Order: sequence, then C-alpha cells, then structure tokens
Amino acid sequence: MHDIPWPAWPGFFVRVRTSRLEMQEYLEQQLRIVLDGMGDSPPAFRLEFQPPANPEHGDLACNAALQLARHFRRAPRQIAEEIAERLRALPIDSSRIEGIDVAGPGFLNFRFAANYLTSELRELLDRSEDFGRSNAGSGKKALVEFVSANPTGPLTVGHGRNAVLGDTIASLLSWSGWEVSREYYFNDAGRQMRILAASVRSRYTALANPSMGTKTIGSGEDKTTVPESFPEDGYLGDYIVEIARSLFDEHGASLLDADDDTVFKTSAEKCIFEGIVRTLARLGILMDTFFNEKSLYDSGRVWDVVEKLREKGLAYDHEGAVWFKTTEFGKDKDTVLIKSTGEPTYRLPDIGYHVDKLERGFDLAVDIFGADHIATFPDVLNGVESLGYDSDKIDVVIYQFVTLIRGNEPVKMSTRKAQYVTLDELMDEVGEDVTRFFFLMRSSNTHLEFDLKLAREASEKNPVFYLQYAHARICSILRKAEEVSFEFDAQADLTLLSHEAESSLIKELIRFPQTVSRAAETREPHRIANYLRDVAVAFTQFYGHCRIIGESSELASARMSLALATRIVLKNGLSVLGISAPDRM
RNA sequence: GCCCUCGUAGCUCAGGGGAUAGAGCACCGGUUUCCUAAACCGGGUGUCGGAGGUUCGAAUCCUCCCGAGGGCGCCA
Repeated sequence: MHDIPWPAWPGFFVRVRTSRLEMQEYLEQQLRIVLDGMGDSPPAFRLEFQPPANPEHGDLACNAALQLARHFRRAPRQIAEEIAERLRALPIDSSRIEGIDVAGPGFLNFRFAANYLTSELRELLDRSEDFGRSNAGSGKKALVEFVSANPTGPLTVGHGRNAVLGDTIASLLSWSGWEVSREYYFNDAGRQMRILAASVRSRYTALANPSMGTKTIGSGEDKTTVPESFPEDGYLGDYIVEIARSLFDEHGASLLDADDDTVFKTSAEKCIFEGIVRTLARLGILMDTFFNEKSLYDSGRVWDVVEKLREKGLAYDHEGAVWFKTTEFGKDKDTVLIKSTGEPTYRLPDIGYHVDKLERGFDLAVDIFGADHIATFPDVLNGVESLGYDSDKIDVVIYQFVTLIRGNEPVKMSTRKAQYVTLDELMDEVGEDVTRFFFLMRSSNTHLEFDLKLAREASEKNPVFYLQYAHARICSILRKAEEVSFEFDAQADLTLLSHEAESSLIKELIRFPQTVSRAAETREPHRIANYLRDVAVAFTQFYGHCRIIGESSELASARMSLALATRIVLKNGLSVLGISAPDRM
C-alpha cells in the first residue's frame, strides 16, 4: 500500500476519486492513531469494517469498541463515544467523511461525503462495459472443466445445472482478469460405450431384418419390448432408434455382417456429440477444448502415475489388482486403481488428467461435480498432491442434484432407461434465458427443485423477466429521449441526485465490482443473480419516484446518467450470467 | 455402521459472528391524463430443526441428537 497524502484543505479536491477501499484505509489510519492514544490494544486485535445493513446507519461501520470492551473493562458504548470524540478532534477530512455516529450496542458509523457516491458513479459511467472487471487474476490461467458427460445420450436437466454453473464460473473468473479455458472431458471407450454400440446395432438389425424376434424386458411399468438381440442394460432412448435408422438409410442392410460394433459406436458417438454441442451452443456455451480420456493412455501419463505412486509406496499389488493406499489419507479402505482384468478404474485416469491440467500450466483448475462425486475427488487430490503437484490449485464445486417434478411426482432420471427430460426440451418449454437463470439463482449447494409445470406457467413472472424488463425500460426511455430531441449533457452535475431513491440506487450500482469479485472468489454465481434483482428493485423505485424527461435540463441529464449507469450494470451483470439484455419486451 | 451436504415465513430460497433475520411466489386491497401495469404502493407471518457450549454478541462457530438427500464397488 502506498501512502496517499490526504489534502488538508477540504473542498479543493472535490474531483478526487475515492474508492470504498481507499476510504476504509483512510479510516483505518485515523482509527489507529486514536486507539494508540487510548492505550494498548490486545495483540490479536484487528480493525473490522462492514457496510451496515440499514442505510440509516451510514455507509461503513466499525465494531472496534465492541471488540475492545472486555480488554478495556469498559462499556462498549462508552468506548465508542470516546473514539468518536477523539476522531472528530483529529480532524477528519470532511471532503471524505461527513459524519461519525455511535449507535446500537457501540458501533461507530461513518457517513461518506456526497462526493464519494458521485465520484464512484462517474467512474462507473467512464468504465462502462468494463465496469465490474478487475485484475485479481491477471496474468494467471484458469481451466474450468464441466459437463464432461460421456457421449451416451442427450444432455438432461441434470447436466444443465452443471453446464450453466461451469460456464458462468468461467465467465466470472474471466471478469476477474483470469485467462480462462473451458474444457469438456470425456471417455469414449469402456463398458458404457460398448453397451451403447450394441444397443444401436440391435435396433439396426431389427430394421434391416424385420423378421427378427422380440423380447420383453423390465417389469411393471418399466416393461418394454425390444429386439431379440438387445443387450442387457441396453440404452432405450428414441435417439438410439434414430441413429440406427439413419445408418440403415445410408447403408441398407450391408452392415448386418459387420465384424464388430465399431461402425455403430462411431456413428452413435458422432451423432450424440453433435447433439450435445448443439444443445450447449443453444445455452450460449462454447467449449475451448474437448479432452479425450484416451489421450492419457496414448501419452503414457496413466502408467506414469501408477509407477510414481509405486515408488512412493502408495500403490501396491494385491489379488491381481493394483491398489491405491487411500488409508494413508484417512480413508477406511484402500482403493483399486487397476482391476485384475488389467482395466484401470476411472480414478486412475482422473489423477492423470488432473496432473495433466497442472502440467499444462494452469494456476487454477476448477471442476464442476455432482454431489455423487463428493466422496471420490479427495482421492484424486491426494493422488495429485503425492505426485508432487500443488493440489490447492484444484478447486471442486459440488452441486446438489436437480429434482425434477412433473405434476406432483418426482421423475426418476436414468439415461439408459430413457426416463429423463432433455435440456433441449426444457429450453423449448421455458426458453434459454429462464433455463440459465433458474440454474443460477440458487446456491449450487442446495437441492434444486424444478417443477416443469411451474416453470412453464411462471415464465411470465419469472425473476429473469423482471431484470430484463428493467433493462428494456431504460432503453425505452432512451428511445423516448430521442423522439423528443432530449439534450443530454454527459457531464451533468451528479450531486443533483439527492433523492433517496437516487442515492440508494447509486449505492446499489457501485456494489457491482465487489459483488463480481466475491462471486468469482467463492465460485458462487447466485450472488450475481440476487444482486441484479436488488439493482432492478432499486431502479424500479427510482423510476417510480423520479421522472427524467421533462425535468429541468440539468437534473434531467443527471438522472439520465443514472439510468445509463443502471443499464450498464444490468447489461454487464446479465452478460456475466449469459442471459440476454433485450432492448424492448 | 462410517463420511459429505442440507434443515430459515404457507411454498421456493437469500443471509454464514454483529444493530429490528430478508426476498420472490402465494393471499388481500389500492395505483395508468405520466419515459413500458411483464410495473408500483400498502397489508404479516418466523421456537432460524432440537439441546448444550464458545463469545461482549450465534441463524452464522464447536459438540451431540433428530429429520431429508447423497456417497461408502475390481461401476463412472
């Protein structure tokens, strides 16, 4: 922190811009001087500031007196009074701090000079589309890995939460200055893909050879008729039949004698992946890289991991399998890395994959996982760490599952059984913006109850429309201004914005940068959603109380500036969330 | 049995050491000669799951209990 020489002549530097942080630093300096004069503070004592919940309590509060009550063996209010008294005697720079009050149990409440708000607002307007961006992560690279569904079927509502969370966290990091890559990890080998291929082949065979018999599988309501050759645990979705049909259209019956399932696997994978990419694009999601698990075997990375773990005594042979000593890290059991069949479990490539991420030079690797992975990712972190990498660079965001409700019944989701609602169907019903917002408006940590019927019915009252409406309204004001040849003075005196609705809107708007930073640090996009609602509320109140067009020209221009500032914040905020900001609705 | 997450208004959820715990939905009433009524204004609810503990101060931190969901595979 460099020292800023504070002007001793209030009034001369009215144009000086003071950020909240500078304000806090300034107060901290002054408070230190005062407290030093009041005797020794306890060693662990640290000054804490917080914005009061109630605007009547000023702009910034300090709880020093409460913390020091025990140490000084005096009533907190009394201490606060003394601090306030001594602060006023300093003297405090009145171009920054307008008032110091003692309130409640002993809080020191500071009121900023009006100049503070207007200078912040001016900065907002100047920075415009960059307002909210920061450089916390500048010069650093982050990788956000998400979706990562294997190509066995269309994306479902459950994947939707993952996709939107990952994309938005990537966006938040990017707003915080990180150089961000979005990556999709997949495995197109293994058991599930074999079953997929066999399922397609069976459907194809039935088409090419209609005389083939059928069988009935499942029981009760799940009872279905499938071709005789249909594999056990085969995929029942309609898309399988469609893939089979397009193969039949293209090749006729010539594939009946195919030596293996390769052609079925390849075309199914291609078709399903195309669908996934299309669905993601619809949500506005564009991956930078697709990472095939296979490459970890091709490069030998996987075997390298096993070898190194053996060297460290953390991997050993037992009953034909290779085990990972997870008991070393406090687990009850060790874990199999390579089955006795020679096939690795998913944990091994996972460790290799994360090593690969760090080897690629990422300073941060964020994973978006469903709650079912909550117990397994520590193995990966421990593996990475014991290979000599810094696992602190890996950050896992866990989201709770989406409970889909149709009518009053929770729908059981299973890709294989074809009991699911696809992400595309969801977007068809409620739209892309609502879909994104719905997944983002709640903490990823809580279960998301998604009632399809309600989502459809509520679409008109959905909170996302409220935000967009506020934005559209501002655009409408601008159109009106154009119509009446409104003369806008971009340098209007912003201190004219003294109405309560105006200052609370300004206070709301200038919180945007810290809200974005905080959301990025905690990987919590819902903070933005909640914040934007507060902005929209504050704007709508301003709109209700203060007219723009028709007021005296200077006030009208000042208010127009405020409306423009609101539009900037709404637009930037919605853009962080990947939601459109329509000009009219 | 062990581990993880959650339990806040009728419902869905914010808040995660500080002042009187907040929104939206739902419910009732009012508002349009006025820049979009997809809006605004007014009306009221809480043993913050329970019990202890730490603290000047707990919805928030710790312990235990109860309840919901998830995980504990040579499945991913």
